[in-house]
Amino acid sequence: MTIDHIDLARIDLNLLVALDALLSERSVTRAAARTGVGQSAMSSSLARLRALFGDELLTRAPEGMRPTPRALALAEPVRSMLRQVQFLVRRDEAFDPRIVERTFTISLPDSTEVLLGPTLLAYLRAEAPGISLLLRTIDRAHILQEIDADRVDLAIDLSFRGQLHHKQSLLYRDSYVCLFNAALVGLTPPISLEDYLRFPHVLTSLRETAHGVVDDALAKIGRSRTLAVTSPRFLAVPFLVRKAPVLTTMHARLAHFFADALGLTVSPAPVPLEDVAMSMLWHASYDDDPAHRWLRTLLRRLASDPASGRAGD
DNA sequence: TCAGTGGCGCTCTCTGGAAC
DNA sequence: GTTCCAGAGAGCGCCACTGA
Repeated sequence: MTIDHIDLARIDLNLLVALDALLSERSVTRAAARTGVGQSAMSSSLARLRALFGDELLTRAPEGMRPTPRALALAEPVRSMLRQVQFLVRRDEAFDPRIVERTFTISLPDSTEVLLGPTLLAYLRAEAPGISLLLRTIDRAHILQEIDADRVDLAIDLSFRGQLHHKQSLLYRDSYVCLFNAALVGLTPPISLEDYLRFPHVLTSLRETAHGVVDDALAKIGRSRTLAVTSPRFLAVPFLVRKAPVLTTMHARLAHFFADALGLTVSPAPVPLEDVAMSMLWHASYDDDPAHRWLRTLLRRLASDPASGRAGD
């Protein structure tokens, strides 16, 4: 596609900055404050945007300024374009984690926080002291919204169904194992399927249903298990297992971590289960941001070899 | 309360001429 | 051909105000 320079020169690209602020704030006054101009200037920008796009873009409504379908359709392309412009002009600013001061917001489950957090923190304190982390656990239903709104830099979860402008990559793959207190259940690894089903289980589920991958696998062979507790928090599970004659099935890395810390026993799961794949998801336009590239590479390296931690593309 | 409008002033850009 | 300068005009932002 060729660029019509004469036509583009007629367009004040600052108007797109104003449009982005208006769509983010849904208020002329707040959009003006956000971009550092007066309310009337923002109102004037909105009027020019309306003329430019031939659409009202935002209309007054009881709850504030309501975007039109045309404005909603413009929101993501405009945001993406502004990000690219920003990254383009910053391209020469080399990202040096040793001196930069920045906070990365990452959404991740508590299990990944336990596995990667200590090594990541130790690495940052030693190699990138100006970088801090804001770790959040976001409801899966809202992760894409949070990424698109720039409220998180990166999301980590089991699997994502993003949109075209989202990118993802595998962080690590892990198998499932069984974890229990040998002194309470009287079992030694490897345990049989009959032993596995003889005791009630603790299920970790981020969904609201008391049904997991183990239940699916058992159903395929015509068996089922008894659930004693279903919890959305991985961190609570080993403490439940330590105090009661119950079993739980979790990621191998996590199980070995808890077994070492709390004196529990790990056994291969006597149920055929597919490996778990933990992925990272981010906004496609982050591709050009050296800081985000650095963070992704660091996380991949820490996940593949927790003893290392040397990052860089 | 907040979006929109009018008047005004300032800044920026364009244009033409002069100098090199 | 390029650079510099000055004048003119356009456009933008601010203040004050209106109206929903």
